[in-house]
Amino acid sequence: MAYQLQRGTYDAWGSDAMNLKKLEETLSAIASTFGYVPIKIPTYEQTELFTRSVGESSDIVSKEMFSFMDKGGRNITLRPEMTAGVMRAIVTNKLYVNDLPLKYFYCGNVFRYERPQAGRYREFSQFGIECVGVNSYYSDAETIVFGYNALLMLGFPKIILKINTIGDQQSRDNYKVALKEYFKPYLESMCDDCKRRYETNVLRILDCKSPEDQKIVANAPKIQDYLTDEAKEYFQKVLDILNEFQIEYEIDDNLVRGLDYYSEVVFEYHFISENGVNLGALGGGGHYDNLLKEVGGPSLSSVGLAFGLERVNALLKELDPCCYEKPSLDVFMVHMDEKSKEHAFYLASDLRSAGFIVDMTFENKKMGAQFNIATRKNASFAIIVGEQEIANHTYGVKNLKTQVQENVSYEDLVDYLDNHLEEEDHHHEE
RNA sequence: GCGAUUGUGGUGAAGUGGUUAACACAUCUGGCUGUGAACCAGACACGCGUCAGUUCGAUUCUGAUCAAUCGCCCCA
Repeated sequence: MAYQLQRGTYDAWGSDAMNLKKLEETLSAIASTFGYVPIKIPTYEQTELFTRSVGESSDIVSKEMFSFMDKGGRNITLRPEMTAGVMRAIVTNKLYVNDLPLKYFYCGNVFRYERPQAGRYREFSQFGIECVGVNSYYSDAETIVFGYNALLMLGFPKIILKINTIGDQQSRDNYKVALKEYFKPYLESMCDDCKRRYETNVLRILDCKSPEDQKIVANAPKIQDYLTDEAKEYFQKVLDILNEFQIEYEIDDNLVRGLDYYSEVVFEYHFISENGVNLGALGGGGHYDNLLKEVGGPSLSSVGLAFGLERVNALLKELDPCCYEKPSLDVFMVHMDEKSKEHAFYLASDLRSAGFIVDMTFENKKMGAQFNIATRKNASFAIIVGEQEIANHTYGVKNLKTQVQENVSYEDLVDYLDNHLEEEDHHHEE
């Protein structure tokens, strides 16, 4: 009886795992250049943190959380996103007493109980940044630029940047009043969810799936008509900076994002491959004013974004399968008998100490079979160890790509490999 | 949450209400006991997603369930 892979989860190994890891490293390095430092937070928090911050009425909280009671009777939820946890950590550790803004980057797995499809998992990885404690359109623009450039640096030829503003508090209060007024006469005929949303968060009625309600929604007032002058100007300033960087964007009125804590500027990055593969948003984020206060800290404006690593990885793989890293070895040891196996074992150890990636088989296989393994493991060199080699302290070193084999003495081995591996790297770069 | 399609080995896949579930690739073994090819001879599904039903008998029929893929929605 085999255990099943749980729905919406995946295993990754070898090449895929390598590239996922490399993605994290690259993004971390880029974030560092903006002055971001790492933060590590728990995988689970008390449920209320998410219901309060992400919002009762959001899709994530209302139907996508992995929540459970622990043995101590605590109501626990596996993080559906990272921002709330970061805010909690800032409050818990009173990090806001430090110089503002706080700039943290994180990478970790998050959980959402959704129906899986291409590029959508129930457990997936997010890399993100949060810049907390600054209310400046420069900060918003910097965050957007970071995300945009990071994707280009990773190898995307171009990125579709969707951007919108949902206004400041004042704008949204005005808008909500207008919406309530608009929906009031229709409310009787609308679905039960919407009746509830009318009270909890009118904005969510705009997302209603019921076809009848959508007809009503179609003519509802738009946020754009209720923006304060300040909100409009703020948004325009951000757009000006993007223009300055010659970053293309499209303003998308429907982009509101599914988390309740956003205000002002929100954005998403998309990419559609040549083959038409569209995994949805590669990442997204926005500005948020009330979140830190909401979880018990001071009132500080912030901005953040997150990428979905699996989606980024999948598209990069499709873009350029050649550049996609594969596991490889510098050297594979080939031996002939018990004696040479032992010799190869210790020689491998010496070479590893010198920094080479070395592997071998401990099974008694014919040389041909060992060469096959070497090729499969993507080894650059095979070092042949046999009776003669042991006697002469000289090994047959075969370049598996050029087929050239030379005899190299034990003393020269490290230099020989160094030189020739370097050469290969140059070839790769060219 | 809604709709559609699919489910046979490590992989790609054919097939049938009833003795050994084609074929190909990969892998392993031997022919070749110091060099990856080719060739030849072998091996490789305790079994056709899972559970139940129909049947003398089911991988093949029916139902349920699970899962995957695609579209919608949402997003990462």
